Amino acid sequence: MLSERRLEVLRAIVQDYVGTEEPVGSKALTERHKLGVSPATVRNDMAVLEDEGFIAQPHTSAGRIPTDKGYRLFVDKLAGVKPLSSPERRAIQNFLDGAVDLDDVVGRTVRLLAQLTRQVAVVQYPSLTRSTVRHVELLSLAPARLMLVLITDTGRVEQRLVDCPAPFGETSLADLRARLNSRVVGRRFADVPQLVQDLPESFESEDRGTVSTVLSILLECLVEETEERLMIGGTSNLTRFGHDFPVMIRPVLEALEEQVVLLKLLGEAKDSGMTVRIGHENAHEGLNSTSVVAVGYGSGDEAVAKLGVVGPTRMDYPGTMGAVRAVARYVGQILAES
Amino acid sequence: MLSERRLEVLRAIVQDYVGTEEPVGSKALTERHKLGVSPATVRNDMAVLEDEGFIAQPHTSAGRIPTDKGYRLFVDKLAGVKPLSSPERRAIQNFLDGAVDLDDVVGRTVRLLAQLTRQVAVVQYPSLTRSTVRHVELLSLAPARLMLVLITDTGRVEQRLVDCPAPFGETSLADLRARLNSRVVGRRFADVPQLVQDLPESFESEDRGTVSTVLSILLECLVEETEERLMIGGTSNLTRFGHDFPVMIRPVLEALEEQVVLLKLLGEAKDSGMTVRIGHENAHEGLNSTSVVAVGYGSGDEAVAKLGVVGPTRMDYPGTMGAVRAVARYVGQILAES
DNA sequence: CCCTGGCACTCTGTGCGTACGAGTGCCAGC
DNA sequence: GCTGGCACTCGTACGCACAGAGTGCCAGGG
Repeated sequence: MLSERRLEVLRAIVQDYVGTEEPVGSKALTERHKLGVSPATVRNDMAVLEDEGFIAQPHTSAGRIPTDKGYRLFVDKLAGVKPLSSPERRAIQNFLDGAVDLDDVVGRTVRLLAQLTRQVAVVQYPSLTRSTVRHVELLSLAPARLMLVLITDTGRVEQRLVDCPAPFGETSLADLRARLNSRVVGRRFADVPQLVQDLPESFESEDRGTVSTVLSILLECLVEETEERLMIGGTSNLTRFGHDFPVMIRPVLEALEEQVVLLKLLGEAKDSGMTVRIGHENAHEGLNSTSVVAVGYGSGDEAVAKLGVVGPTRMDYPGTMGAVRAVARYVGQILAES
Repeated sequence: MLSERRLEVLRAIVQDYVGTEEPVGSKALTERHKLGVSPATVRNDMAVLEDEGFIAQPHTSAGRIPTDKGYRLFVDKLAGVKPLSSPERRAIQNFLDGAVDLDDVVGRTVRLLAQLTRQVAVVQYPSLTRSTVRHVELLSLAPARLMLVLITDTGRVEQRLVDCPAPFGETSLADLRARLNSRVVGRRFADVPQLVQDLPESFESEDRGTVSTVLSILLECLVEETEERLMIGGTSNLTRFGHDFPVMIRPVLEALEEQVVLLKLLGEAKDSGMTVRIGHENAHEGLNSTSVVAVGYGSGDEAVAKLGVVGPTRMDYPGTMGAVRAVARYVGQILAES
């Protein structure tokens, strides 16, 4: 176990390094923090911290920089979550309140997060797996062509064209629309398949083919939309990465382009509470020198999706965590209102 | 007017510089191209080209690199559009054919363009100004709450919640839905306002408020959706920019995040034919060291939107133009089919 | 037992002078 | 109008020395 003062030294190192972006030495530490001991003592403490793997030297006779393990300890034990100032809170609220639809909410959230944290922001669209059906609409475009529109309780709309095997009358259409809705409205996506399973049987034989087609497309639509989408922003903040960024930035940009990678990244985060993954804790190789701060958000107490930021391991954890948490909270409110 | 050989020298310089990314000297030129003259002669030609502003030296006694004006001449007079190989064509077709809806088409197009050109791809969603209404749907969610769904002929769907000033019966709803559709289906967005102008008058006075509300939200929706959206991809290709990229990449990333800037950029492109804007020809300052290759695409002969790529001025123009043109053509086909 | 001051050692970054090489510009000759 | 030759310019690479920052270790004191 590390003594109180050694932890204090680690905290000071992290804070200074995050601020200056340069390895921090014993002398500078004692000057900038009231540790109450001499540089020599700090040197001894640093030696111990290095043995334990919390800090490292880029090369002999340079200052120390925190390792991933050091940041981990810092986040877990040494740093709180820095709450936002009230002007900041007001700004968030004002900015988000202007949103007109779901796309807009997500878009604004991304920009907001990117601006507040000065890092790359990632916001997942509210998940449809936990969503329910608000309405299913069927429109006749041509005698044997329908349009299927699915509306979810999170305000998302999906549509598909349906080519019918046989012409489908307006009466049958109204009938199908009514029965379909009476069965699935308010239900969860996952429950829909069994709820509509026997629907074709109750139709005239000539319409059964079409009904089946419509249902299969509806189910396909549900499955496909369960694949979650997300929006990212603030990539220009990657240029803040540091001096050696040409080599760092490439894999990060590549990872950010792969929605799959990002979804997995957010998926790895805990469902409740804030998750911080530091450096090599991230499964994806290209993100080994970044940290991800993620948190779930939702309209009720249940998280329907996640959002977060990606930045250099050398980031202001308390501030970032504060911003992420606050934004998630407000977005939840906005979603609940609409 | 420049002699034939001088133009040939310029072409050789551009080609070599694009390939090697290094200033090219007279000796290297004669070795790599069959110009049929000695380095000394080339030097004289280069001096002329420099006087005319087509090439420049980064510093005395270095090779020459093309200026924006040089690239312009190259694109206008010296380079054709390099057609894609047939495997490439097949790959494009296969890749785009798998698309399921409009979002998917645009998404695939962006990825395709980015991959083919190894540059940043920008694809504008089909514009709604020239679009027509395919269907308007009204759904009753609660006694005084409706959902308005607008479907366009390009397959786009927009929805809005409507809070009614007074409860609105199912009969009135069906009535409004029918009348609305009979008036606007198949019409262009721009024509809709006058077509529905007198609609409230034909309703009972108790319903007029609601009808007006619905109409105003519909119009608002039309206007808002006329603001065009776009998708970008391949930002990791920015890392190919060159050695001095830390300073270059920042403003480009920033510009790419501003949809407004990009829309203006594409908007500046000619409506028909391919547009190439080189370096300082771009109005936006951050893009002064990039070139933009853009072209319109559409389901018919009329362009409904534009797509293109953004890359360093030092890019392979013939190849890039070929890829952009081919992709635009195929996307047009796909849109026409659906 | 822990802290402190001192000291030797090890790096890195920087400035400087030199040598080298690539490339140009110009000129005289064909 | 093209060519070969030659002097000149610069930017880059290299070697070297030096200052500065930082460490590790040790002996002494509370």
